[in-house]
Amino acid sequence: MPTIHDVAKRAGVGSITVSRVINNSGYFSSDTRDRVEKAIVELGYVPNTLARSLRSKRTNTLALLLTDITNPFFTTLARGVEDAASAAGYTLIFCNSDESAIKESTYVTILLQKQVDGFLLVPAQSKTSAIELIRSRDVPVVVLDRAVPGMAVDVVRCDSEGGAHQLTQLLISLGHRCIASLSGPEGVSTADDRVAGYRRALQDAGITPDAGLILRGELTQDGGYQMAQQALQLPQRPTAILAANNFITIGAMRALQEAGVQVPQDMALVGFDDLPPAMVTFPFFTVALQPAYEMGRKATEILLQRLKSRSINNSHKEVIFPTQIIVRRSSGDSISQR
Amino acid sequence: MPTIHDVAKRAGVGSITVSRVINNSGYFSSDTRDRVEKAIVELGYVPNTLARSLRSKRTNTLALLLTDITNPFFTTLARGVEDAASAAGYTLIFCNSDESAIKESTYVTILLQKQVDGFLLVPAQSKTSAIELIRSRDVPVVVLDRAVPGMAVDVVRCDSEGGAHQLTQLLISLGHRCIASLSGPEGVSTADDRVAGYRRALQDAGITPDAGLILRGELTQDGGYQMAQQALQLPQRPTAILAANNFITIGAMRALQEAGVQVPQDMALVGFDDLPPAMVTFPFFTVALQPAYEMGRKATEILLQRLKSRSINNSHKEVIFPTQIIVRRSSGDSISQR
DNA sequence: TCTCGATATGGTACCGTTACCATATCGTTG
DNA sequence: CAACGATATGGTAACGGTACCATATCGAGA
Repeated sequence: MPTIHDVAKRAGVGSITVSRVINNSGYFSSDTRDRVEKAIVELGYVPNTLARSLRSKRTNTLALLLTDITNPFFTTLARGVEDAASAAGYTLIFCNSDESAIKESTYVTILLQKQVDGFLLVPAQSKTSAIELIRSRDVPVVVLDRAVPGMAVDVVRCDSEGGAHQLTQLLISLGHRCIASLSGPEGVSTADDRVAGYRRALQDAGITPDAGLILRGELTQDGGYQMAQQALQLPQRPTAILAANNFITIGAMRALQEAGVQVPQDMALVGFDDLPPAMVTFPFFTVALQPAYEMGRKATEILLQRLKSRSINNSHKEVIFPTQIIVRRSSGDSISQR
Repeated sequence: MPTIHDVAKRAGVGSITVSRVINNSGYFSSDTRDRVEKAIVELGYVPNTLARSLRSKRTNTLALLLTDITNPFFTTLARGVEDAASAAGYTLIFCNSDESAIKESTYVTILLQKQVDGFLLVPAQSKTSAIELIRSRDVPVVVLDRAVPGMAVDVVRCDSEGGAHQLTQLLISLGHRCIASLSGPEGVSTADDRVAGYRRALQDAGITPDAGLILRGELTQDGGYQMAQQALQLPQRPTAILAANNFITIGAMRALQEAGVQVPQDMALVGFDDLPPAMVTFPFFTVALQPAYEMGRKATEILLQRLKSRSINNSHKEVIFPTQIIVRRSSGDSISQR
């Protein structure tokens, strides 16, 4: 493996000059550039990033830590991050915490050891310990998708409360009065906010929210399946379901199909986030869409901004995107006609 | 950011001793260990991987270069790689070449700069230039999923020819005589092999393969959609379709649905690889299943073996897994009854 | 008692690159 | 013509670890 010194020797210049040519920094003559570039090609020289980063204290690498890498919402978000990062010359490392705070801390430690320049983090269980760990090493971090109450940190997320409010309002306007809310774990801000928006919409309409209609579980297909089964066994069966994410929607759909409950005739079903095009040949679900790609881009821009100005300590941004309600078939028609 | 020297000073030992404790190598007393570990915790010390790797010339990192990270076949394969790699204490870096030889070379260069210890590679377009680039730097590489003819390299792949042969045989046994083959780009070994298996099955049955029934396109949903539309416009419309991968199957399905062609009543449809559980609530497609997870594991084991023995030059393995035919509804019943 | 291997620890140099500082030439400007 | 900034290049010392070698003690076996 040739080093920069081998290149320098072959080109008849100092190592530092080779470094300048490679990084296109400082001064060098065009004649020198040619000789250096020739030597690089002849030797098949590839710079050693490790040494470069060790010396310059910059790895040009960002870390993206997600809670569920199989969920298309997060992969779309990841594409937004990736595009913004690579456009700025940064490499991205993905990791999947699987909604486990322990895995999350483990990854944060590994990534700190790798000296990543910055973090984009969807906090597992909305815990703050990982963020504090990162902060203690003065590494910039932007939190994605979820709020972290009482912490001065940049956050890019969506208006979950508002989205749930609108979806619930829609169901109410269609005549539904008994609506189940299938949400994620308590403590996860998106799950909490979606329940809150649901509650507010009911209260606005003068309906007292029945605690039994509010179910909490995992943000997975299995979670949705189980919660929907529970909902079907309630003394008063709901006429509509609000699912807190796409996987819960799918799981609920499966449970309903197995129980012979038709959507939307027997049960309206609305949720958050689409499934990717490859999985949905025929769009069916009424959803509150979150601009995942844009969220990823925006968060990365903020992080890169922090990196450039090295201003970690001062004021922090919270960017909240609105959700977009897409009405499709699964919400059904007005049930007052029944 | 405290360094190993800060830890050493605080613990009252030499840096080298701290290194020994951290890596649990060489000799040190239990008393020393305690003092060092205490100092590490007090300072919040995190070792710098860059410096470690620069000196030791090992990064404990493997690279996995795929052609389509959105395809569940490859993500399942990636999980197999990830599990095997992390069990052996290696970190994994994923990259997506998007079936572009240029992106592939770009990533290989970046990954070489990052000094990865080894490569797992699905060659884009089955090109060999990237493999040669890796080889020229004496970095071990295992090729996945696709054959690279005339190159002495470890390969882990599936018996595509055999799988296609069996699927075609199945269709023939159901009475089909006019079968379309929708495959991937020419030059991609899996796509070529699947056409070859299809051809052989027809010849075995005494059917002369009609060149017009053999369509080639992208290994994507769009590719499948377009090829299926072409197939429907052939002078003699086929009664069955063999799709070369899962995305082609989905795309073809969409084209058939739009054209009002019922599967399996009007058209049998079989393919390769499942969609992931989250997308397939009701399994429908008859497929040749490739053991993606096992393939990833096996390839990683071979790579780790090479890393341990540092024997790159000598004999190379080619591991070929069989496909498993899963008969479901999309292949339909025997059409001789019609 | 002497030797030797196991145990325990440290010093020094080096991995490959770049930050920082130094040096030198040359054209321009007052 | 002196002074100065732009251009061009190099030397040296890090960055934070570990490889390699050296040293020292101690108990066991010859």
